[in-house]
Amino acid sequence: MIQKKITLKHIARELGVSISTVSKALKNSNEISRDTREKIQAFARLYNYKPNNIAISLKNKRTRNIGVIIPDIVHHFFTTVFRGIEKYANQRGYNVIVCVSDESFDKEVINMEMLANGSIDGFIMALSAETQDKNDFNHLKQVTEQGIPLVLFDRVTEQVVCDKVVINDEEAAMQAVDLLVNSGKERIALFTTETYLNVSEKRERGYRRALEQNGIPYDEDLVLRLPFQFEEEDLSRPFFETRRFDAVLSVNEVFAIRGMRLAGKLGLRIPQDISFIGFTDGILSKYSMPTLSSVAQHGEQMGEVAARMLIDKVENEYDETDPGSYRTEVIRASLVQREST
Amino acid sequence: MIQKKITLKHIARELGVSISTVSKALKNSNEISRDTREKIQAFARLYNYKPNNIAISLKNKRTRNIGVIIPDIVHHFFTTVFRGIEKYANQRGYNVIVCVSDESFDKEVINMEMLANGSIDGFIMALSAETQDKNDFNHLKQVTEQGIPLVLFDRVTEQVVCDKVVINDEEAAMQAVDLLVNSGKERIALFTTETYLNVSEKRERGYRRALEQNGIPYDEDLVLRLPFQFEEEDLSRPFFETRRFDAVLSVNEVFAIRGMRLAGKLGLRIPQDISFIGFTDGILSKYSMPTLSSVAQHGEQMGEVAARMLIDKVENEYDETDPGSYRTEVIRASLVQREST
DNA sequence: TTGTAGGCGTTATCAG
DNA sequence: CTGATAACGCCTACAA
Repeated sequence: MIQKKITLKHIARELGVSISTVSKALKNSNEISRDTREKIQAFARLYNYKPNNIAISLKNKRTRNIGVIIPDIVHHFFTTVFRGIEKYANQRGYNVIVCVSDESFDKEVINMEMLANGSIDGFIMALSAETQDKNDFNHLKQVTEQGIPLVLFDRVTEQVVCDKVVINDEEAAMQAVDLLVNSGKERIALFTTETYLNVSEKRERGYRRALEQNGIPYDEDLVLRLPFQFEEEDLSRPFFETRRFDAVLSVNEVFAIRGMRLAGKLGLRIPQDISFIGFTDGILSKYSMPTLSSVAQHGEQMGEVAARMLIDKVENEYDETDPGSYRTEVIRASLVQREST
Repeated sequence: MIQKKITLKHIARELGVSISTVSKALKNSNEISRDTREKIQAFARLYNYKPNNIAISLKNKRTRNIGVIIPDIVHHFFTTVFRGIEKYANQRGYNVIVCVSDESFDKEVINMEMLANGSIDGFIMALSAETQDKNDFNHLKQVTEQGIPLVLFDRVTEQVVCDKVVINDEEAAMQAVDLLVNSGKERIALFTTETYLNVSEKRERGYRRALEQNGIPYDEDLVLRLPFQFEEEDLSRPFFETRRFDAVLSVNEVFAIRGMRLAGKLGLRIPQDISFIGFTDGILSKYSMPTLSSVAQHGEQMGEVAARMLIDKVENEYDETDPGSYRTEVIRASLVQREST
């Protein structure tokens, strides 16, 4: 027994009234007599009438959809942010369309274009690695020029004028280094990404500033730059074998975990011989052996803030051309101490 | 300089032709003279005309959107499946709208209803724990009765007639137990979920069958049922202290990892004194110390298959009332051996 | 070769 | 109180 969706027109025909009468009756307009209203409402309930979202979107030029574009979905931090976005958006009656850029510039562009043609009311996104590398943000500018609100989070750029949500990466890195120094460490290595990411850069800057403030000379030899996905530990092994260091600050979680594994194999005790602090307080930090001290980025909060900023823009008038309309919210990271320090 | 979206109407007005002429010209219809065609196309390119998705959706009664409803997004397995869905769907020109049920029946219902009103062409979903517990699937039935295609994956139910994608959980559990037995283990514990999940049940069944086949008596005392999110290890500690066992099969990854931690603290050597196998070959399995042998569920493949089944249904006619129209695809799990066995 | 008209489902305005 | 009409943006069968 297939029961296809029913429309205003069907109801009107069945009840021998006009479409507009049905429409008003269902909105409980008191333009319509109590009698017909009740009759129509009863009928609608019976046949489980629900207005068609697409038609309403077309009429209102508002979809109540938010487009989210992230570099990767199998990624603890991004999904955490996503959860924040989704929860908040749902509360305000919005749905979320996700596209994954896969760290690729082209996919980012394609996805944005697909969604920008009416499918969504605004974008929330984190830039792909390739986009940051190329330093090409025309697709973002096009979107904002069309009057579509955009909120960047985490992986942001100064070259696009829009709302942004970031964490205080630099300070957080400084705190982490301070902690290591205070626990008596003197030769602190940095594990960072090979490709340019604004967050890596900010964390590195914090690392250097903290060293300086603590009177420790910066040593390029103690910085290890790794590719995103490396399968073999061989890449970092030479580093361990040729450098002398007693602590590691890592700009992400995985590099730190791999480092700890290798340190373990090399017979180093954590944290006595070497301690570790990672960024992104994800699952691995909690469950690793030993557990990893980590800079919590409060992704869910970040997502919530981003969604709030976006929906506020979507629902309210603002002067798109005035830079004063846009803000950058800074989420304060916090250091979670665990066994690795 | 704000450049709002342009429509057929604008082009028509500017060029002094009719809307349908523009429409045809942009489709390169040779109903239209080469001259006007080129003029119109040039103009459209100049102003970056892109057809409005919403209008097309309304016209075609097809949105090219897929609704995905999953219990949780910060969850390695689900995101892996999601990645498979998203990749495949994108290839075929579909976008993905995600809603998270948060393991709640009500949210699942609300989300489905929101999306079912025209926003999507079909659903892919994994049932929330609460839904499986309540055993109430009316919202799913309603959707299928409206002729909206539905594909269930992983967390499925026999009570809804639709396409499904599952893994051979029972066999996989048996293989895992066999492996443990073959490596000389004799007292094999099972860590499973407290709440009912079809997958947990299937894995438990496999566990029992394998024991039987290996001539090992089933011992209810060796089954530990844990709540979903438990923060304290205290919950499993008594189990470790009062039971004697030399291996653990866990229906998920986290329970296994926590078990390994505790075993480590209690001075047990892994795998000599006690070995572990988990389900869901996620990040934790790869990065834990020791690494965890695990049943890989091939989530990405699962997502791809689900998306293929769904889109095929969306794009092709089929007899909704004929049970023969629906299939259940079984993905074969595989056992990844690591250090914990 | 171009244009008109009707429709997708809804809402808002205006007439009756 | 009720209904006709136009509009959102697009497409297409059918005139002209």
